[in-house]
Amino acid sequence: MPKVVSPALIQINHERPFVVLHQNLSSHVSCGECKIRHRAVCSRCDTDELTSLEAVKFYRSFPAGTPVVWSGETMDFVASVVTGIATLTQTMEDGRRQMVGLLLPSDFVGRPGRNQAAYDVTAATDLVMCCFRKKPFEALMLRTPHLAQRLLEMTLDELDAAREWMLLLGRKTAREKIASFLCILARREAALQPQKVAGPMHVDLPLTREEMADYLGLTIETVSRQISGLRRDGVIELVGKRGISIPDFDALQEIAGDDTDGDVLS
Amino acid sequence: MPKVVSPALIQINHERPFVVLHQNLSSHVSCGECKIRHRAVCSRCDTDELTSLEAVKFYRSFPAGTPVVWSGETMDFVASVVTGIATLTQTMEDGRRQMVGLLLPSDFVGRPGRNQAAYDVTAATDLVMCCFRKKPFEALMLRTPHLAQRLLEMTLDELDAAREWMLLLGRKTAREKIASFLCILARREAALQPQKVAGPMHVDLPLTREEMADYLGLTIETVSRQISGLRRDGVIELVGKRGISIPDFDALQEIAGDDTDGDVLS
DNA sequence: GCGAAGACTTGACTCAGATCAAGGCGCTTT
DNA sequence: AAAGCGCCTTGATCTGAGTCAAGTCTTCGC
Repeated sequence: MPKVVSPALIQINHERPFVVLHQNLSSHVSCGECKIRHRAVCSRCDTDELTSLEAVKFYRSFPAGTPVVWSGETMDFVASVVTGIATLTQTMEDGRRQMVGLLLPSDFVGRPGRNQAAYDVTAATDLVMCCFRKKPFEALMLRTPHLAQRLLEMTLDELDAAREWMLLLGRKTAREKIASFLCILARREAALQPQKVAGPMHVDLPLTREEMADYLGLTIETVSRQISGLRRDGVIELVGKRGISIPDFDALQEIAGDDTDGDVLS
Repeated sequence: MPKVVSPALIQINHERPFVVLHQNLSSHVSCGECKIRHRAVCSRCDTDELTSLEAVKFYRSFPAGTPVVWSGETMDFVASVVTGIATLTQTMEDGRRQMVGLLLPSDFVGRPGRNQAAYDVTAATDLVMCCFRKKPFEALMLRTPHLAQRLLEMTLDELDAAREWMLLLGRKTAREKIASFLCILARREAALQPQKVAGPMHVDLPLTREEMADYLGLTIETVSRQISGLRRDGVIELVGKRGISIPDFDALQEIAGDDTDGDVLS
């Protein structure tokens, strides 16, 4: 269930996706204090460059479940996810859907030099994005190698992630898919609180079963059954519907079938 | 459980890549006359920048079937494919394989800022690559925005292709997968000889059935059966083992299940 | 010319995951 | 309190693609 939504977010317009502009936020949050400052596209920028960015930036919030853009729609901004999670999905005419990206805080949305969105972008949780008007952002990219360099790095990382995902989609069993997904979430959780090394790990699923199914190339029933299966085998424990605790991470990783050849570091 | 490859096949990993250096070629082919000049990483470079690149470049040839690098190996160069086709594949411990990239002339291999290869790179056909020593190339990237810009653009294209492929791997049927693959090859073929618009198209399969299977997330038997099925239904005709002609491209595209909403241009 | 090996095809059978169907649980609404 | 709705689970059945097992056709070395 969506967490408490601030009153500003609740107003609804029936025609357009309900988008609320946060002019206030935009003037309040300076890039220097931004929580994603050191990981986002802007991470390499110096103070001058930030100032230029700040001139073309604005914030937008989307309640959980809301569309950000539809595939094919013109998109006059690019953006960084500040808080929350967004999904990229592709849909076939007959309705089959495949998620092709999961955007976490600091991840980048949109492609400089392209006017139409290539995928459906949806807020999986309540979402705040730091948007840059597209035209000026593109101009800035040309003048600011730091921006382009960082974007290249992030894009290469995404490409690696996409290729990892191709292995999962093409060759892994349903059980391995679920285990892989949980491993990824757990690793991310662990990265945020690095002091904790041993003991059971805990993960909060940010996606519904249906979204997980779309991500993993499965049906919702199979996702449900495999999660039940892992629980029955003692590999995971359910904490409510959306919480999962992992007593033995190595066991889970083993099931995921990941090449673990000493990638302890990195 | 998924099929396991015999130890004998995995053993091959221990041999060294069979690499032939073409010092002669390297001095003969000047960037100005290079056939991939206008599409590769270097396409935006001016004459001065080309000269710097030329100083750190060398050619390598690989016969069909030869490894270029193994995943995890240190890789002290990055490269563009000049002629031929290379594949990027990931392999699980038990031998399951998934192709994650198909590199055609002008495509780029290797990641600046990374020392180990992330995937197995293999020459699918006889292959010539234009290699750049990694260290100096990286240095050049910092000084030469044109290089970084083009690489970003190419990486974004690859990311799009990877995401398209995720839809295929996660949601398409075997028949759709084969049809999609043929469509992609046919479109590429068509792009090379743009004058020809109507009439049956012809495609030469650059991959073995096994490589196609690895690409499509199928088994070799299923690939074979689906190709036979398409032939039986008159959608394609076989010309020898590796040649395919397509009397009605739209019909094939229909079977591929691609969203065709007027992407005639683009 | 002949055997062997590699690439491909085809058939019979199996099974993992999809599909169809029926609930359960925790809410919000009335 | 009841009814309705999302979201999730579980069971029964079906099926598309995998697996196993023969083949054929070509090429290549001797």
